[in-house]
Amino acid sequence: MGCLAAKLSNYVHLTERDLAHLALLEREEQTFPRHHEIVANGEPLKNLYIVKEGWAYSYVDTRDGRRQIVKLHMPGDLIGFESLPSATVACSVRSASTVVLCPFLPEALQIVFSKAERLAAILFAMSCRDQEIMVSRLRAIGRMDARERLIQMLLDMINQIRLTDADIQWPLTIPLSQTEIGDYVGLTNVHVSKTLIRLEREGLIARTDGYRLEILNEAAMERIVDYENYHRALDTSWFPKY
Amino acid sequence: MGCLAAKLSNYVHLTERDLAHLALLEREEQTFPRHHEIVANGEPLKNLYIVKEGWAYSYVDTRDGRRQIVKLHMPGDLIGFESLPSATVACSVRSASTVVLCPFLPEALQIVFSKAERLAAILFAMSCRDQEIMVSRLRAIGRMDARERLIQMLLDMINQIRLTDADIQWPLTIPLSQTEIGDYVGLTNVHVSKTLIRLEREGLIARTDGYRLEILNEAAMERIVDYENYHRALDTSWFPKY
DNA sequence: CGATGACTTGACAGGTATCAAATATGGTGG
DNA sequence: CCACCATATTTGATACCTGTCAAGTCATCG
Repeated sequence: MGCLAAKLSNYVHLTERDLAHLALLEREEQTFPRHHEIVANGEPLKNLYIVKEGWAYSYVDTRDGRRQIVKLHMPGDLIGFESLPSATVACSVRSASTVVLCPFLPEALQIVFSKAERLAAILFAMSCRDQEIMVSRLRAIGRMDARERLIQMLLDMINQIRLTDADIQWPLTIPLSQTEIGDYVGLTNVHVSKTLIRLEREGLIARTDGYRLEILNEAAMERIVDYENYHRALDTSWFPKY
Repeated sequence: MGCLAAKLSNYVHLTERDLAHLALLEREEQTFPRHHEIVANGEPLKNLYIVKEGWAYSYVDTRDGRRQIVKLHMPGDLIGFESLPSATVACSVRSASTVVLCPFLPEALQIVFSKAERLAAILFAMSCRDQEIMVSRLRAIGRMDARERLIQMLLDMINQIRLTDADIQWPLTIPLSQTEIGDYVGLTNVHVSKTLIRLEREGLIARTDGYRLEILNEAAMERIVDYENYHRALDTSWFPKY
């Protein structure tokens, strides 16, 4: 079973026919080294991707060199939907660690939508969930201070990890520099450093040798930002039946 | 033809059968007065809506009373997709002016996805475009200062209007208070006031009697924020054919 | 072991929030 | 149609948060 099929079968049962259709669409998986520019903003959209292993992220730049990271991509995540409406890459994609991606063609969607309605419904639902997550990010960046933004980010990150890795081994190694964390939450690397130290002093998190991190008081952190976890199963009640 | 059918037929040709399916799903249109709470965050998702007339917006609150407006809704816009994955309302909806909304049931999607693939593809594409727009909002709120954020918002607003009203009559009446504008771009009403005055002094905009506004130098404003207009036609090349 | 990049620390500047008061606007009832 | 009230906007003083800059520390890697 290919990557895409494996991902979608988490949500609904796939028939033989579904699988056959999907098999036609997937292309050879690709491995990229750490900090590699996988897709660049503005070029024509050639591939969509599913993450098989490792972390990547989508980001956009401003003309004067500032950068905003939009989404983190972890195993099972789909990359590039926001580029479909204009057929042009809307977000650049970069690997945070070594990543393995499975590319598939946008034309794949034509077959999915005409031949495999349940799969189409899943894709739609996933796109809607991405919106839901972006709403909570907008709330964080627009209306929270540095400490709250970082707490929100950490909670989101571990819940995104839990989607494929139900019980996390602490401490966790996070393949993001503080500059990248800052680009994600809209802060400078300097302020990220100071704020993480503050969270550590508050006893909310602990850090060991560089990148390894542990969430010490998840419940308290959830209370501080009034956290809602959107990284969970999809409601499938409105999906078409076979 | 109902609201939903009219909206979707802007993108692809609808067959008789498509129209018949859609007709079953739509419910009686509803009118709401200005500043009316149409849907409240957290309740079970009962209806999705299409805007027929007027403006509304979706927003979320933080526990301590701060508010973030997520999207503006204008005629033709769909409301509530981000609530589908959890079957719970993710964003509250409030009218900015008197609005007329056409509600339809989430279960409508079941029929759309199983019987009308092209319509499903449009909905998916629209959801992806919403993501694209949210990306640019994230960029604005995360990485731009007050002046740039307001410029970006004004440009987005007029391009969203142009979707249904190709040549705008200046000056334009905008049914949003400065507090609401601030909630949209992540600033206080006070700072919005000061920044709008600054834009006026710079000759980028003009304001007359209260809410009426005119964009004086759109090209310059686009250059300042490196603007990209995502409020335009959808790429339909990957849509299923009949 | 030196070089490189990431993180930390501190001083300072600048932008935005907060608070309060004054002014303008729009709606309502008499 | 006017007077009044509630609401929105403007203005100014001040405080706070975050950015900027620069230097220093630390870890990693060749």
